[in-house]
Amino acid sequence: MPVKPKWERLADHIRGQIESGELAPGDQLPSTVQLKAQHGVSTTVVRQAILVLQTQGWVQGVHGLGVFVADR
Amino acid sequence: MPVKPKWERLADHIRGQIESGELAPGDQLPSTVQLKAQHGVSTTVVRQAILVLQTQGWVQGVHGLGVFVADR
Amino acid sequence: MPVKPKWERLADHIRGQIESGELAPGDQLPSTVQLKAQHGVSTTVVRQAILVLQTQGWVQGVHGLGVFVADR
Amino acid sequence: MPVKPKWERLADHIRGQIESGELAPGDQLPSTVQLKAQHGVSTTVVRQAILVLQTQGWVQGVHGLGVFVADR
DNA sequence: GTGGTCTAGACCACG
DNA sequence: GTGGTCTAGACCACA
Repeated sequence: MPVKPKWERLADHIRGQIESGELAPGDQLPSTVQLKAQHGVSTTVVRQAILVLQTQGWVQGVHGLGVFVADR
Repeated sequence: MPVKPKWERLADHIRGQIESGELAPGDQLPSTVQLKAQHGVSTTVVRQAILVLQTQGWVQGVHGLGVFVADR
Repeated sequence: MPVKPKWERLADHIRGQIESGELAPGDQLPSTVQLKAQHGVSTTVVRQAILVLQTQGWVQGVHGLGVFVADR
Repeated sequence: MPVKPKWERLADHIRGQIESGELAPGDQLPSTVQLKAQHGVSTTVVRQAILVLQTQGWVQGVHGLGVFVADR
């Protein structure tokens, strides 16, 4: 029985936080290290989740600073 | 008529803040850039003031972080 | 698709200015602060770019004075 | 009295380990995280040390794997 | 007021 | 979980 990959569930989780307003445009997401610890996943899972959210325009990564919720 | 050099007056000023408790042990001093602006002096003056306070044991510079009031 | 690092692009830019004669031997490069502002990058990127140009012999940094185009 | 920069002392240390045979060609160096912890320095210092050793041909970094002592 | 060193900690690319 | 890039901003050494 197929299960959603971990990165997809993590992406869904963060997307939900944005849609609910828990994370507002301009807010900084927890760092990748924090997300790893909070969700008990690996770097790759976090990166993949962030990546899809970036390509979908939900968040934007700024090198050396962090990942931020995009203005829409 | 001889006047105290600027760096000595600045050092006196900071030492006074420490002695009065305005700056407590472990507190971070304003950055060199801030001290320059606040007192209208050059880099050299600030550095010289910090230098004498360091050699006298009042403060301690930590590379990349800042200058801190020493424990006594 | 591979992207060149910022420091490499900056180094290429400066090297190009030297090869084109826009910057002649003995000329002073813009200061690190100016380069940061002009290219919208951080200290590290500028330093890294200057560093490789120094090791390749294109420029020479003189402490307290500036960075200069080397004689070749 | 001139003090060597931290990155240079670290580079010297590693180069010494290679010359003494403590680190043989093909051996993997400690990870950057370990080097940071072992020597109590920041990322920049470790990277700078590795960088010069790479440019001098002592070691070779392989992305995603580690840094290895080069064959000579 | 310049170049040089350094910290803390972030994201990015790769295996 | 590694190496590599990057930010912001600090002190240090020199002229």
